[in-house]
Order: sequence, then structure tokens, then C-alpha cells
Amino acid sequence: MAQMQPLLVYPDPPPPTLVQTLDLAGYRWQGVPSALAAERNEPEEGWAGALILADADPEGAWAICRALRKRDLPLKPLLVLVSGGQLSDLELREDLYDDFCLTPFHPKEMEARIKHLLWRTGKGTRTELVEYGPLVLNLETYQAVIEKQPLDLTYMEYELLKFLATHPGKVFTRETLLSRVWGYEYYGGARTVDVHIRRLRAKMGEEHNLIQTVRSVGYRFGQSRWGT
Amino acid sequence: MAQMQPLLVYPDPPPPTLVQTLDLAGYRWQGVPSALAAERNEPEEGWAGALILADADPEGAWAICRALRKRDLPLKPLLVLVSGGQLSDLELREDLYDDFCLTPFHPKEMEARIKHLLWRTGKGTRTELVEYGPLVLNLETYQAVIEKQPLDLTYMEYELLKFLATHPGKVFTRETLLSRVWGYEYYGGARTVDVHIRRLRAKMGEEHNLIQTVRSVGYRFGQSRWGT
DNA sequence: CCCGTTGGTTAACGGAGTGTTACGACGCCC
DNA sequence: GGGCGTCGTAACACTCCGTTAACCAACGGG
Repeated sequence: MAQMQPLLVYPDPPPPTLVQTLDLAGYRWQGVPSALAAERNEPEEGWAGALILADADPEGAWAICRALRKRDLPLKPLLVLVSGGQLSDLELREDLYDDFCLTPFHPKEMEARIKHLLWRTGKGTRTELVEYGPLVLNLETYQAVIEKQPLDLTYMEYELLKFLATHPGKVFTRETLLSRVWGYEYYGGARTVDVHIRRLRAKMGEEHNLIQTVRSVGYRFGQSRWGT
Repeated sequence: MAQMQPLLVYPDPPPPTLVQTLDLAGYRWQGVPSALAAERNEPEEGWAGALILADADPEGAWAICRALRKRDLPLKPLLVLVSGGQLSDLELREDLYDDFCLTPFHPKEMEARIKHLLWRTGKGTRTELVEYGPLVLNLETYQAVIEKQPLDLTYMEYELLKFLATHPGKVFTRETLLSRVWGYEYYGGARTVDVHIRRLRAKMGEEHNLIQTVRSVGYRFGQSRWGT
């Protein structure tokens, strides 16, 4: 989710309720005060979509929508927030928005609309990733990548690495790893962990020592919190 | 407006508020009590769209949605009415609706949603295609083509391939596939999925390994997004 | 009513994946 | 430096999982 393009939000700053909703839902966003600023501040990756608040300043809001739609690459998806009294305004502007939401809005409804809008316009739902340095785990596709190079991991290797990578810096004993990765009641030798750690290290390459052994204790992923 | 095709409405009869809203807005509509009735009573001109009330009988409502989407001509547009507490239900059913509206609804909002929905789907009369590499699925004609060569797929094979191809890269467990392709809760062996995957692979030819198995997890369609 | 098509189940098979064991290497403490 | 505990490594055996083929049931059309 952290790598998704940001949402464009008008006006700048947006009302607190909107800010809160967006932050809670985990979206990146950026407020823009004008159409010009929307062009200027556009990130390299482009916008994921736009939220235009139209109840405070309808004229300005629709102007923004028009501007966004007139670009070489018309911005989609575009969601407008209108008050109940403005519903009639929507009629003549069908082409200026992709969805709308009434204000005051229900945070959950807002979230659902954004999500569905992103989904149906193909921007896709936010892919869940686990990242640490050169390592990226895609939890949806069960794929691991290190320095852009795909890793061919088996199921257990992937699960172990996922667990470690989601708790960077923390040390786990073999017993803990067995119980949390393999399952609660697992009766097996603790050396099993060693072997899997070894296979992981081998596949990740010698140059990345992301997994460190803590003698007499267990293993740790990534750098210690206490400096390098 | 009077000459437009009627809207399908579930359940039958719809609540008075909905009836009033539709009548006031001047829409032709017809209530249907079940998916079967929706097929039977379909007018020659077809439906203009569907309004599904989901707050009273969620299960039945979603079943209707699935049925409507599964027909030879997937019915669009489809608008569902849900209560606030059902918002979370929408997440896993992104593909079953085109827009939603909270109940109790504001008549004007309802009207605006229907209008916008008809507008945005009405002008896009283009054939809906799903493409991935050499594979092309024509959702309207139920035909599949790979490298210009038509594939002779059965219904289930087509549905399975469609689902996978519309979620490229993502891994699905057999259970997920059973519930989302076969529909409802399906009680049957998970090996069924294997067999259909196998038949698909056979028909697509050895040279295209578009479907990959992820051992101990499930299946994935398409190459990695970060692949090669 | 029969036959062809489609969908679902079962069982055998082969192999990748996993866990165990053994042994060598390394570090630590007395 | 000897002895001990811990870790890394390789080889091996077994388990489980996916593939595959064959079979059966449910339709549906002529």
C-alpha cells in the first residue's frame, strides 16, 4: 500500500474528517489548492485518483474537475463530495465525475467508494507488500524479490522469511519460530530451523546477510535496532 | 424515458419508498422474486439495469447478483442497496456490483445514482474484453482466443479462466476458487479445481504456461509482475 | 430413449519439499 | 590448548502434494 500513487485531494487543506478517514484507511494523499497546483505537484507516478470536495466551493471544485478531465490523460477515477442540496448539480456534469458521495459522509462508505472506484478503473487494489531493504515480498502473489531478482522460494521458506521480515530486528528462538511459523504444536527437532535458514541464506545470495544468528539464542532478520 | 427498457428490481414487491422513488423519477421497472424469475420475465429488449435491495435478505440478494452476472450477457449496470452495517460485505464482492447506495436512502441520491450509472454504462457499448498476453476473452460472446486461435472451452472452464485472468498474478487457494467461481458455498472435493486447471492447460497448449501452481497454496495466472 | 457432452470424484503415480541425522567447523570458558 | 557447546552444511529418507487418467453422474438434444 505504501507504494500506491497518492490521491489528489481538493481543497487544501481538506476538512479534518476527510483527513482522518483517508489516514485511517491507509491512503497516501496530497491536498492541492488549485488546478494549476495539481499539475505542478503531480508526482512522477501520477495520481491514483482524485477526491474533490464540492460542498464548500462548488464553482472552484467543478473547475478543478474540468481541468483534470481536460488533460492529455484525463484523470480517473474522480470522486466528488457534494451536499444533499447539490444533487441537482450533478445532472449537467455527468462527464465530470466517476462517483459521488454525500456530505456529511459515513467514513466507511467513503472508504468503500474509494476502494471500489480504484478497483473498477483497474488501478487495482493495493497490493500488500512486505519490504526490507532490497527484499520485497508480495503477499498476494507469493513471490519474493531481492534487488529486482525473483527468488524461487518453497512454501516453508517463504513463510519463514515472511515471518522474519515482518518482525525486523527482533530475535527469535528456534522454538518460537517452530511454533509461530510451523504451527502451535509441532514436535520436531530444532535443527530444522537451521536448515531452512541455511537454504534461505543460500537463495538470497552471499552478499545479503539479512539473517543473522545470535549465538545461544536464535536468529534475527535485518539490522539490530541498536545501530549497525 | 418511457421507451427505455425496464429496470429489474429485487425483491418483489420492493419497499414503498423505492417504488415511489422510481415512479417519481419516471423509470419503468419490474420486481422479480428470484434469479429464475429474472430470466423468465426478461423483456425482449432486455433489462436496462438492476436494483438489488440487500439489507433485508443479504444472501438472497448476493445470489441474485451472482446469477445476473453469470448469464450469457452479464447484466450491467447493477446497483445494490445496503445498510451501513453491510459495508464490509462489499469488499469481497467487488465484481458483483457497479455502484451501491446506503439505506435508508435519499430519493434524490438514488435518482442521481441510477442516472449516472445508466449514463456511464450506456455510452460504453464497446465489447468487453479481457486480455492477457496471447489470451483474449470476449465476455459478450463467451469466446476465448489464444494467439488468434479460438479455444473451445466449456462453461466451467471459461468461468475459471475468466476469473483467473481478471486477477493476474494473484494466488488463489482451491477453496477460494471454489467459492468464487463455482459460486455460493460449494461442498465438494478441492481436487475438482485441479482437474479443471489441468483441462484448461491442455486446451491452451503446452507452449503457454499461463497458469502456474504455487505448491501448498494454490494457483496463479500469468507471469509475475516483476518477473523475468 | 439413447447418445454425446460436461462436470465431478477417485485412486495411482511421480516428484518436489521437508525433516532428520551425521559430521565438521567455529567460538567460548576454564 | 583441551574440552564443550553451538552452528553450518550436506546427504538421505520419507511425507505430502499435484498431476494424470479413468470412471461415473447429470444433463440436454435429437
